[in-house]
Amino acid sequence: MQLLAIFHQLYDRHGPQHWWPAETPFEVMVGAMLTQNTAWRNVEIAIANLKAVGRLELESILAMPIEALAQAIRPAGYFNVKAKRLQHLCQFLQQHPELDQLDSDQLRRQLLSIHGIGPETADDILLYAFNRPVFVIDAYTRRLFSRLGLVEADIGYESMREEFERVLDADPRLFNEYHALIVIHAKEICRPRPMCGACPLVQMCSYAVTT
DNA sequence: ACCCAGGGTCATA
DNA sequence: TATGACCATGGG
Repeated sequence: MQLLAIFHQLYDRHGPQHWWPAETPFEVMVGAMLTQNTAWRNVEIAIANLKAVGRLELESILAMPIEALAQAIRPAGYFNVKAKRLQHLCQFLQQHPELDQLDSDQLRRQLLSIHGIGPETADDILLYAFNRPVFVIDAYTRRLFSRLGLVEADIGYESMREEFERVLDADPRLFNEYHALIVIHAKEICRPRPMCGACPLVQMCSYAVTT
């Protein structure tokens, strides 16, 4: 797999993405939960609401009544579920200071033990809040690389992550930029359905590759 | 009226 | 282990 060559193609096409779009590591974690199966545009509204209502901090989210929290994040969808998940996350963070002392594997296990945090959200947090060299796999990543014929369409999360981390240098800056580029590229070009005919990266957006 | 979006949990077989 | 139901808003 020529993963590094693909990275450079994406970088040349789209440029640096400066992820994660957040002011603090805590905001990264909140955004990672809110964006579960949800358009980022809607998450931005929810985060703006949180900042307007009570400041985006652990204590104020815990102090907020669950109903008020749910109303604030309403635009992000699944608001009842996500309100509970946010408070679970905050309780965990409050009870486990010094998380940054753990190595990446231990930290990953801790994050996965939190109700509402699955593999992708955990890896978002590891990479973008804790700056750990963890490659985030998501639907975009699977779609792009399966369409390129480099992985099976139904490849599991862990096996795909391990493959990427085995081939690439464990560089958090690389992983940060790579995942962001995959997301941007998939939104603009590697769509669920075919789009226009003229695309600078013919191979990377061809719909015919998979179907 | 569909389909999609920077997923995860839970019940069932 | 592997599906399916469920959660819910907003834009194309």
